Amino acid sequence: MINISFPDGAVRQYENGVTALDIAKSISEGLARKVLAASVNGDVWDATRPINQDANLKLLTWDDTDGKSTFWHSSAHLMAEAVEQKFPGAKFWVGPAIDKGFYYDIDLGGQQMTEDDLLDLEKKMNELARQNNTYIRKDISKNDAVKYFSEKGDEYKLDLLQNLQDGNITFYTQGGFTDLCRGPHIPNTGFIKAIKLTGIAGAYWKGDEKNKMLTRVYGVTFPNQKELDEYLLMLEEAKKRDHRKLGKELGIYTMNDDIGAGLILWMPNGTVIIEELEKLAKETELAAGYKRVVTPHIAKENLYLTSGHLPYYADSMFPPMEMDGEKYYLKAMNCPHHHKIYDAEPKSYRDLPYRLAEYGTCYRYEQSGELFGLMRVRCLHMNDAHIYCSKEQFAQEFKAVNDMYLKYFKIFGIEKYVMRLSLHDPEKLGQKYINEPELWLETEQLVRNVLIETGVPFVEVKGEGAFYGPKIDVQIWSAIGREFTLATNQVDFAQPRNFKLSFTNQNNESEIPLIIHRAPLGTHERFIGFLLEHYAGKFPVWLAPVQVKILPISEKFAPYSNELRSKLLAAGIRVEMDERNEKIGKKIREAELHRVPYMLVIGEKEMNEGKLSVRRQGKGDMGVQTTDEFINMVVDEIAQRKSGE
RNA sequence: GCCGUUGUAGCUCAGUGGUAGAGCACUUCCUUGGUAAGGAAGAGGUCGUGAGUUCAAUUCUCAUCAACGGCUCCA
Repeated sequence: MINISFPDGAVRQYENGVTALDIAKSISEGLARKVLAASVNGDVWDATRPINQDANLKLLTWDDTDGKSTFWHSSAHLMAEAVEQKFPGAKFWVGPAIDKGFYYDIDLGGQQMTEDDLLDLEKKMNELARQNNTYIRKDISKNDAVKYFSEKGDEYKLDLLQNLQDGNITFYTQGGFTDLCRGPHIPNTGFIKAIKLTGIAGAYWKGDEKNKMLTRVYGVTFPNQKELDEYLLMLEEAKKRDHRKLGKELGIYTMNDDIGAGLILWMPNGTVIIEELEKLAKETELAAGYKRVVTPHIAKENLYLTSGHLPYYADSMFPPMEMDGEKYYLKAMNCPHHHKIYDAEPKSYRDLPYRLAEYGTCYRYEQSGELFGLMRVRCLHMNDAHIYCSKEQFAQEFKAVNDMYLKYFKIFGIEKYVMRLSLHDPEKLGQKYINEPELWLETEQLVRNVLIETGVPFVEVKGEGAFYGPKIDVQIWSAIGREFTLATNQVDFAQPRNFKLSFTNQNNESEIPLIIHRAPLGTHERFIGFLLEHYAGKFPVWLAPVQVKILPISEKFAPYSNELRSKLLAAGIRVEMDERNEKIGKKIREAELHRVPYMLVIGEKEMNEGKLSVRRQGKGDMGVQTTDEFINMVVDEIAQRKSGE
């Protein structure tokens, strides 16, 4: 007999070799029908795998993350079985569970799979699932495994086997499909009730663009149809919040083939938002001791040789223009220009921290396949600033920048983000990162300390640093789930040396400053793209392109409405009037769809009483106010940058 | 850049080897209407661009550009 301990602390005795599924059955049949896998002493196991010693056991169901990923991983095997039937000779690389679903990377050996095949594959998967085939685990020696895949001619699994230890290798078989796999898997395919293959894409083998491109099929499955339907509905809803859709509907921005890919044309409504953001940034930076500068969009080659951009990031820059035998580049970053401003006059320790801010325009040659609405573009406007400070001042300055982030996030109600400490990858020193191993470690520790002091939760990720130093990135997710860096706060120990920047310290010695690059509001492009999705187009009043729309019931009230408009304009409110010969219901509908925060319905009653009827977007009729009451309310809401909720 | 899909009116989309349609938007007229679509008429497209096949191409082929879903990349 062995002792099984449950999460609630209970300990029960079972026969040696009992399975998690047996245990579930001993508790209740209902539970047994839900068990997908089990956590045994912290490892996730098949629910059907015998337990031969005392163990802490947690039964895993659909409600557990590990239960879900087991379910999805097993679904990937089911899909592979269907693919193998439809595309004989297909070879399989890896098929993991992902955040929402699973994929499998497949070499179809010259056969072509199109989106039309997905329905077919789904049908096959459903048939196979209904056969209730069990997932059978089998230990196998490395020799036998190699033999099996050699005969199959599957170089991908052979490649995987190379890195596996003999005695540690398992095969899983369900129905007619056998795969090299460490598991675990759900008991049988019958658990998979609802299947949707969501996409087909190319994916480089081992993620390396020099390798062959495999076919990746994405899918998601559920234990019942209802959850699949809900998931699909959620995707539909997310698409409605997509900034590309809202940006068009609300007249925020447009793009044009004659201008170029990734080059944004900001329309009047979008420009209003830009200007409000800049106003906020300028106020905030002025108060925090920043000085504003303006620099050109281009510079000569030598500048970027000095900065290190050309050696490390030439691929991401537009190719140079030749003028009078000189090469000029569009700037990909503002920093080198700012360094030259720093260096234009000698600096003493009394000048530090020296903070230069600019909403700088940068051009980056992003690969065509990477462009994405406002989130990834080739011309961007950065909320940029560079802080030149001494080593002693660094921690305080870096923390002040972090505090500025948090202040902004509060204004915008940004709560769903992850702070990421982005470090260098020692293996890529000299290629992707400047070759200063000790400086890297030293500054990374400085940044880590600041984060710990601030008390903001963060994750550390190797290989995400800038080429000149470590950084803190704020990661957010777009409506359709893609991850982006919204804001960034970086340390730079390379460029001060490259540019021979210096200041005279208290001892009359020349010292090299540290530089902090920071962009708490990221770029206009990405930030406004984010805000569109964050607010689902319903901007708070201070950001709304049109803050108030006057809706006269009929033409008879145009003169009074015009008077009103003048008063609101004089109060600095962005107001428009819908003078069309339409019914009030239609005017309201359109103002609602354009997410205008306040609608003023003006008719006989309002004109006679000298008042106005207020309607709040999304909330409906708010009743009658005097003009002064309304103006004061709106002006106050704007001044305080209220979130509107 | 790579794999795949798509490109028809301002928007959303239908359609065809014999030079195109719907709804909404737009314009005009009627209506002057009280909190999410009043009615009628009209205007609007060389079917992304270029080349090829054909008597004939928006439709078939190729190239190119762009967008979309991924991969790679992301200072």
